[in-house]
Amino acid sequence: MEEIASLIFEGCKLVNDLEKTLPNMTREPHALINSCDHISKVFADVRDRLRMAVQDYGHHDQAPPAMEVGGSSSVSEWLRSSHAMNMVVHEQLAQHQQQRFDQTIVGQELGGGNAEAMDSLLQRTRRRKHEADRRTIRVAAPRMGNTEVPPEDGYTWRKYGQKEILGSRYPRAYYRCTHQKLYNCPAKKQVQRLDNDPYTFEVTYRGDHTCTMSATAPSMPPPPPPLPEAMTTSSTPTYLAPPTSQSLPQWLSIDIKKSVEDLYSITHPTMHVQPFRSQPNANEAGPSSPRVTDLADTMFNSGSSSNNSMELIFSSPYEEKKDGGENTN
DNA sequence: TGTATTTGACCGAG
DNA sequence: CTCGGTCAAATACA
Repeated sequence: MEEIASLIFEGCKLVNDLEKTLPNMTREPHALINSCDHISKVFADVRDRLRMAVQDYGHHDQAPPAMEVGGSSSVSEWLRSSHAMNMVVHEQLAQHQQQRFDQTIVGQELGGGNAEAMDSLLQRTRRRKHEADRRTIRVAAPRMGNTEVPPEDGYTWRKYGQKEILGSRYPRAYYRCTHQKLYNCPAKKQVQRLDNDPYTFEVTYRGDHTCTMSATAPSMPPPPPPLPEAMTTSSTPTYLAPPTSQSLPQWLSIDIKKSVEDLYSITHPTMHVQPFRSQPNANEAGPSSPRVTDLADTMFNSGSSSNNSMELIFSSPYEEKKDGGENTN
């Protein structure tokens, strides 16, 4: 297990290095390719070792019932149990993005220059109460087929409104949990395409699903969606960086020490890990959390589906960008 | 016929 | 007064 942990650290370090040298490497595509190859090999190695470890664990006497031994969902379950990891992600990204927001993001959104508009936008973002319980993530829209559908996140939602938002090209859609009445579930989400990247949805979650607290609740998330759409995951009370390559390191710079500690629990059945859905503190394991696990699924399952998963993660939203023709009503 | 979506009207925080 | 968020009637769909 120590080997896996150190491999993960190594991979993250490589990514960090790449992140730092990326501006210079654009002139050296071959070095970039080599670097990417190296990183993907390291993580592929991690994946293989992890699978073996999980299989070993599956042969122990007391596998958790929900754990699918040897399958991709094992890793998923493990990561979902890594409550601490989600908390770390939330904390770090919230800080990171909050810093960025006031300084740069608004200017970029407005194309820069318009100080008045910037002020008014800032005012508006400060406006509403209960901003603290909002969690914003960005997910990639499907690039083939129906790109209009909002990203699947494992919950069932009912649309109850759509609104044109000042300064945004695309309308914002409002959803609430399908089981709002049945389970008095207060969970809501807002979905909006990014102005400068129609292939990316910004999804803001508000409230927590109470309908998942019961084992019989109908909105227990189905298995992960067929197309991994995770791009970035974050928690922020206000806004996120535009989908430039700069947003990538936000999740790469995760402090994984705690999650590596959790990793040991796989081989230590006495340290029984809680399925993340049953965490009593639903605030921290909110609906944005599954994105972390989906991202990890994507990374760790890259072997079986050729090379597309790293590609999905690293692909620039501006690639093969074409006018989606999204009408704004 | 039941359920989901659309959309104009309304509410209320700021 | 503005504008984001929600309501609810009308409409679409299975």
